[in-house]
Amino acid sequence: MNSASDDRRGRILDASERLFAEDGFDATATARIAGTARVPKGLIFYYFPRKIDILLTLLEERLPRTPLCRPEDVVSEGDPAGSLVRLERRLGLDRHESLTLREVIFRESGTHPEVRERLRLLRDGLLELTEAVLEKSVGRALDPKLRRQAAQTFVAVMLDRANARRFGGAGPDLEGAARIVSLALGGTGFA
Amino acid sequence: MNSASDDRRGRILDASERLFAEDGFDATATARIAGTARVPKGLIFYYFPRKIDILLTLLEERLPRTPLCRPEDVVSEGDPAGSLVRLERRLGLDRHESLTLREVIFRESGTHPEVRERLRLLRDGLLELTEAVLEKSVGRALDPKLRRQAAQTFVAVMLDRANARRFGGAGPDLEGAARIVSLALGGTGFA
Amino acid sequence: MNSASDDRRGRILDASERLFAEDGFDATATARIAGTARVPKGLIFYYFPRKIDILLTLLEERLPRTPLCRPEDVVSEGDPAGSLVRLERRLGLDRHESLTLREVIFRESGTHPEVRERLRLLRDGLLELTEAVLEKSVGRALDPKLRRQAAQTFVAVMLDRANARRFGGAGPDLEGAARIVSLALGGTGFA
Amino acid sequence: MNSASDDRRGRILDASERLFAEDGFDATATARIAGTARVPKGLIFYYFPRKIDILLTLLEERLPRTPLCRPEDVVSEGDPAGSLVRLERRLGLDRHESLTLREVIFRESGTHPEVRERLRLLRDGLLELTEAVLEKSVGRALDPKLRRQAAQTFVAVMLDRANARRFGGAGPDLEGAARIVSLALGGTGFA
DNA sequence: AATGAATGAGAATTCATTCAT
DNA sequence: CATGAATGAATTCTCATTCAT
Repeated sequence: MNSASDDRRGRILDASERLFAEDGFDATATARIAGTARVPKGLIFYYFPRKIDILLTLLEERLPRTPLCRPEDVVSEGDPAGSLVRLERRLGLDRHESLTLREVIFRESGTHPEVRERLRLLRDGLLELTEAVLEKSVGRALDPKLRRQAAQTFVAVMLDRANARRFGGAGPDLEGAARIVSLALGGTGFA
Repeated sequence: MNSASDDRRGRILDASERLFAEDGFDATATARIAGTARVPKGLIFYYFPRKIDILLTLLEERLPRTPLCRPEDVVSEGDPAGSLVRLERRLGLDRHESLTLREVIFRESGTHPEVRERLRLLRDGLLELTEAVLEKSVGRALDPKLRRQAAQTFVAVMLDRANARRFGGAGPDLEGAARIVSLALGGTGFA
Repeated sequence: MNSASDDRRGRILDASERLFAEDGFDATATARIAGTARVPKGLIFYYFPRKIDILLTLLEERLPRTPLCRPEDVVSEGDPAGSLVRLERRLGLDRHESLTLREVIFRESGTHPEVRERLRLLRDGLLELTEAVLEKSVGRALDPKLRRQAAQTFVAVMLDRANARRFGGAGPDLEGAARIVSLALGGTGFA
Repeated sequence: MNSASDDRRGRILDASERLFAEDGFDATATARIAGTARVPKGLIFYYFPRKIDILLTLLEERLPRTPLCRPEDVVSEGDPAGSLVRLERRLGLDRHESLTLREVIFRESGTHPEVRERLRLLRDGLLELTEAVLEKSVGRALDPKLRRQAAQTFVAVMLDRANARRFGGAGPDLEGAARIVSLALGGTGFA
């Protein structure tokens, strides 16, 4: 592994990730990325011909395509509410990069189609994962339609929380939403 | 009121609202606003000394501070699920401007603190309204904590939907979420 | 007439014309045009949104669309050779700008389609003019096909001369070509 | 002769020749030459320290210094017009490289003095060759001055044609010019 | 001898904002 | 009040050339 070049390319991605999340893609000048990464301006365009390629590379290389965790990592049978909360914790807290990248995705998806597509994939992955967690944690077969509705509701809450946190806002209460979903499936809130 | 100048000031705001929603605040050049509003470029800065003032004025003058609708407009007693669905319909569809401005708010709140504050106010207003709708439509006193959790969940779904629609994505199923919330409160889904 | 602004727009065109002719379109930086014209860089793009628009404007406004001279200005009946020589003199020497612009046209027509089209028009105009000069100076009706071939030959010589002069080269002898064409039409060279 | 390295050096020249002719010298990035030639970028500058050296090498090694064809290859006695047409055909069509390089010469001669000199040599060579073809095909001694004027005229037509073809333009009619020149020398057009 | 990562001096272009009239 | 010409700092991106290995 060429540590020198990897180092520099990696530093560019690190700096971009942080600056994009802090200030947004458009508001981050490539010169500032170069400064933050301590590389010459030209090197940015050696690795990433267009500025947008930095963003796309971040999404490609640093946003896990596979589910961020497996259902069995968070499921506790008979406790859907607790399982959902653990799911969100696992998704959001373990991986700093997924948080900041999600930030970027939210912000830029209106502008760049490729980013938009990525957000759709993220949502779909979360939905599938949440459905699995619900099925396993409830401990009995759920009506597929109800299960999907419950999962969509919780995914919306998770995404809205991510969105809200960007602004320093409180966002919805996670435990509360988990309780609501759990109750809707006939559960009793937290086990 | 000088109708001629008001007309032009209004046209600037109209054009800005549309362009900000379509392309984002940063990506909208003041020259383009002037062109769209059919006013000379200099006039923009006569009315709005800085570009950001256009946005702030939009939020100040065009985003309703009072709840967008009253609970009694949508509540059907004994049918919380239906009431919630009607609430969302009323909020989103009746007022085109609130939709596009909400769009702007979402996009710019990461960048501009004043806008961020506005989003918090919007969320709070929605939360309060939703709580009232739940209370009235369920037809009996709810545990305040549960009521708040249910309202937060549904508000998250509404905001996530607004967010998702920006990208052409499907977003969560509204009826499904209403059903989930309703079930959690001991209801039976739609009446 | 706003002399201040006309002055500056005109100065930009003056400087561009000279620099394009001297160094070529691509090799002339807009900053250098600005410096030569003593206007700020930004003003260039106020008047000409894209660099190529400067060139197109030059062709549009400064290259005469109408024939550069009328046949009767140069024709001496019974002396086709002398008439052709006078034609070339009139076309090339009277107007400095047509010379430098022709220079630009030659150089850029390989790269820019709009310029290419302009060159075609120039050639067509020259051809028509030369045919008229031949017809009138010979003093009798010419076979149309022969007349056209003679005109094409002489136009080629004129254009090749313009081309050759760019490089400091001698280019073809004008009087010689006029004599050849004259002889071909049954004349006797110079009257 | 190291065939491996010659191969790569040759591929660089091949690629450059094609790209220079297509897009011009300035518009051809060395990286693109390397890509087209399938050699590493650094190798270009190993063989040709400066970019201009590629062009100069092309002119040095690939543009035939000796006349491109011998008079006897195209002369048909008593048919100067036909001989001239065959001359142009032979010059232009037989050797693809001479065509593309001539293209390059035309385009770059305004900018690079060394290239300019080359064009002068080309013109001189063509002139001499054309004079010889005229002398031999007419079948009798020509007045040297007239012969030179006729040759200059036809060379101008050939070069103007090459120039015009670059732009997709028609350029002068070759047969017509050959006929004009032939008639001027007392011939009867095509035999 | 061969290479590809690295560099930095510009290139065109954008645009909020100012200001003389 | 109103305007559009004017401004210049900032932006993305290009590319010939260098050089350590």
